Amino acid sequence: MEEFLQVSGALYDETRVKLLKFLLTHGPSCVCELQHSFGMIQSRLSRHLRILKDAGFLKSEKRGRWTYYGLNEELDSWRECAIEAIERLCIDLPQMPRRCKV
Amino acid sequence: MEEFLQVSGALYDETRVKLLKFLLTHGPSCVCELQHSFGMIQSRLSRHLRILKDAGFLKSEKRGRWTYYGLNEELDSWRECAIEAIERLCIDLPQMPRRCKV
DNA sequence: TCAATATATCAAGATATTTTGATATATACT
DNA sequence: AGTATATATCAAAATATCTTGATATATTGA
Repeated sequence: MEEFLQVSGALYDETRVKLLKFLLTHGPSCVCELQHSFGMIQSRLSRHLRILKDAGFLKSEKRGRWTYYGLNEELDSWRECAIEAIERLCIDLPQMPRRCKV
Repeated sequence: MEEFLQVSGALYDETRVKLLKFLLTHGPSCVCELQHSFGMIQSRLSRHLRILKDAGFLKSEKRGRWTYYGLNEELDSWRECAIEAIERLCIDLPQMPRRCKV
């Protein structure tokens, strides 16, 4: 039950659904790319990414000073269905990710 | 997007997940049966049933002074997956529904 | 018609979640 | 070492949701 609610809760936020859609569309991105694309302050973004990761939707990889977040490939059927439903949503995504300062 | 969030939100509550599981297991029930089974005050129950109905999971039918709530048969794949995930959950359900006063 | 039961809805208080701003840590470049 | 960038986390304010108790409406039977 706890896990089910964690998954539902992760999906019950427009920002997080948009983040999933973005990562689904553009592939793994580092936090600062997302920050620029979404025009969102860093702490807010970081928090939402953690919630999505904790709920099993994302995995993260640290490379140098960047952390890349991308869709977790191994999703169970409930999470997989959610992702498919998000794929079907027609929503405006922010522009393509911009580069961070070197 | 709005609809997606409505579905996610409906699923993001332990009481509502238990209600879905109960109705899934025992079939359609009237509000006062659920009220007795769950030992929940009526206004609270009524509210959760409305949220589940508005999100498309339940349908209701009024018969005399009773309103019966039951699983909506026509679910899209996203809602259907959610129901299947709830079917898989191992949770303690309240006892069988009791009769209401005639 | 009156009383009792079933249900829905509202307002207010209790809880939970989100956002923001501040701070902390790590990496990389000079 | 010193500075700047990238990221995470915390506390407090802002916002949303849930619970409760009160009230309203409808149905049934005396």
